[in-house]
Amino acid sequence: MSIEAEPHGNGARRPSIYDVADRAGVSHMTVSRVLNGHPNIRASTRERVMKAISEMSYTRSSIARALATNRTMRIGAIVDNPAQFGPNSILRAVEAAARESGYAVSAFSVGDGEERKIDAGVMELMTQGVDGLCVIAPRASSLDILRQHSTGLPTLVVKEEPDAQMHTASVDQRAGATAAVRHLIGLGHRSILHVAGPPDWFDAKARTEAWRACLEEAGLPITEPVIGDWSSDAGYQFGQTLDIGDATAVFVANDQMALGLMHGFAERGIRVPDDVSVVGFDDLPDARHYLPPLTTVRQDFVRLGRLVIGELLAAIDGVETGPRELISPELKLRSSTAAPRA
Amino acid sequence: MSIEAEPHGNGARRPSIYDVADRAGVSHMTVSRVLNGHPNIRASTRERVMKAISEMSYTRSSIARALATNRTMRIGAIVDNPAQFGPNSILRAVEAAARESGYAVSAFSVGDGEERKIDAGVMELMTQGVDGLCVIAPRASSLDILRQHSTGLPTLVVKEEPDAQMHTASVDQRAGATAAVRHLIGLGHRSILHVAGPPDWFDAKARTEAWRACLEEAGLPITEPVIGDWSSDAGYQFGQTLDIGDATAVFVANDQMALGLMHGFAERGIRVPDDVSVVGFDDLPDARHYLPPLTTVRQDFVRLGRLVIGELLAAIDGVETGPRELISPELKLRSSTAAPRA
DNA sequence: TATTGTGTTGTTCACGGTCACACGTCTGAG
DNA sequence: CTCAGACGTGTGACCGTGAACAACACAATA
Repeated sequence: MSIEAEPHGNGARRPSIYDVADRAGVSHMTVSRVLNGHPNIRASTRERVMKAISEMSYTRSSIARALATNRTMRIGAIVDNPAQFGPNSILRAVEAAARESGYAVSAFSVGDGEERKIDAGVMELMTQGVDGLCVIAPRASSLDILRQHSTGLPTLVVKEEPDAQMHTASVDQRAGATAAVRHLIGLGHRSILHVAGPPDWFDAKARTEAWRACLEEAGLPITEPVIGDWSSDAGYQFGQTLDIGDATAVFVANDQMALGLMHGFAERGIRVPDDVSVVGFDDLPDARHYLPPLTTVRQDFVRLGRLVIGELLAAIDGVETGPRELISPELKLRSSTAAPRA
Repeated sequence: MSIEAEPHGNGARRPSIYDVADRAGVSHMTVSRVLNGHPNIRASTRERVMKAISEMSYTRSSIARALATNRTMRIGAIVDNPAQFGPNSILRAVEAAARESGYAVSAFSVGDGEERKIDAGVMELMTQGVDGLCVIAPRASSLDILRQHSTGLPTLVVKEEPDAQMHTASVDQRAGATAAVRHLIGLGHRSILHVAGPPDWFDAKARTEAWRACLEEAGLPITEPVIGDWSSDAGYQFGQTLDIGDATAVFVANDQMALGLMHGFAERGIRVPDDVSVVGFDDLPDARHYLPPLTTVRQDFVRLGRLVIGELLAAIDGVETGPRELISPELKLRSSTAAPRA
């Protein structure tokens, strides 16, 4: 079953530029020029061609176009863990921004612990002939694998620190984590634990480092963070077992782990925020309805997507861009944080 | 910046099949035959060609291939609301299943209230020359727009009911909703409310109808369901305002709304499951850590993805498939449901 | 009037594969 | 010994587009 074509019958293939040319009584080149908005076309000719195009509901083949121009107008995205909110949101934003610029996106998903598949991803995207490569939410190990490849393609990685070999763009993770921890300090907390993401992930590392820096700056004690895998399951386990000591607050590397943590706390009778304040990171759409609603850090993925595409297309076209820009996240205050009890 | 190529220098373009042929001292056709696993090639020749291929790290251009064969090995996916867990999960599964079969996926995202963009999506995917079309998580209105188009492409829609014009595949929504409601009835609940999804969505409609049918079958009273937009915000609002009456249970059309509902209930002092039992739908990875952990219906998206691709590729190749198969969901029992108080 | 542009259109070829067909070599059967 | 058929390989056309160049008409200029 398929939605049947009316304009150009059934078994008939899509009309080509030559079919349009015949119908309009011109050469295929004239049609091509009309399609590409070439200036020197007589108005009457252009009109005839346009008429033929719409009558035959012709669309030009981006395949043939890509072959002729050596440009596919497609960028490849390698996405780590696209089931997660962050990576998925970035991918969507990148896709939207790319479309605005006339580019399509081919996504290649890599699951947890499948770093090796990055090889396959790069190969496939190259075979597809993408014009550029965008790597979303990577870990150091993924990037190492990527570096071993020689693609010759303009490549952008979504990470905070500049890189010698590739372009980068990112939300300012450190600023976000700093805002979160300073908020806790400002409330009067003096012992602030940290549930970290896998240190192999750039974002996790940045958040952890910022947490540490804030505590140092404030002269507060630093306890070794526990390390989770971003999942609410991991957070739950910590919530059940974590030795709180005299701590009155926890900065968690993402919302999902914060949710699990609060679940574990609840089972132990630890109340949030009465006994312990909790801050997350990501601002999942659901975070405001957790019990209690979660204080967290929101990232503007739409802007990030635009930034990524802007940089990448500039690289593809060999254009210089302005100074590097990091996108500022925003702290969302909700009721999972409060001043510690006296 | 880009990852630099070592094998074939810098400004040099990718090697073509002719370059490989020269290096191996054969004609381009022989190389093509080796690539395609043609049987009648002398072993020694094949080896020479393979050597040349790996030395030049040649990959064949799927662009040129598509032009010559009139097959892109790419299927287009139009995804409604890909930020949501369900649609996103299906897309990922479809992508993975497609890759297993040698196909790539081009996704076109349509946001909430952007049904009109489906036009643009179909056009773009057709221009890209996809071999088939897959529509994920659609609403009736989206489908109407789609029907007006005449693509001539094999098309599959992820929805439960068979369709005259298009192929379909789906999880058995009715079975899932039925399992959920029967579970509540089995616990002894006699008045079961329903928070529905937008009735324009096929899945929402099916869940609502199954809920109604179960109640009718059991001879229980049916209250008009309230209708949300899938978001936890909507659920929250219902939780704050919903007139419970003598109801002791709520069947919610998805987990996010269930989360919001429980949040609203909590603010009103309505306890789950003591005062009211709540069942969701989707089994988000986080649902087991909601407070209380949510009883919900899990869908096997990986299997769905395989089914979708299996059907779609069969349609592309003009092959008949076996009888229609719906994927059975699974009820996950957690602590948001309990017997009503006596 | 001859010349030089300038605007408009057409012709040819390249892009990197696949397909249909032709051709030579070798083997085995009549 | 000859000829058919299988095997292995090469030649040329074609897919739909764009780039480079040619060609032609007509206006402006020397």
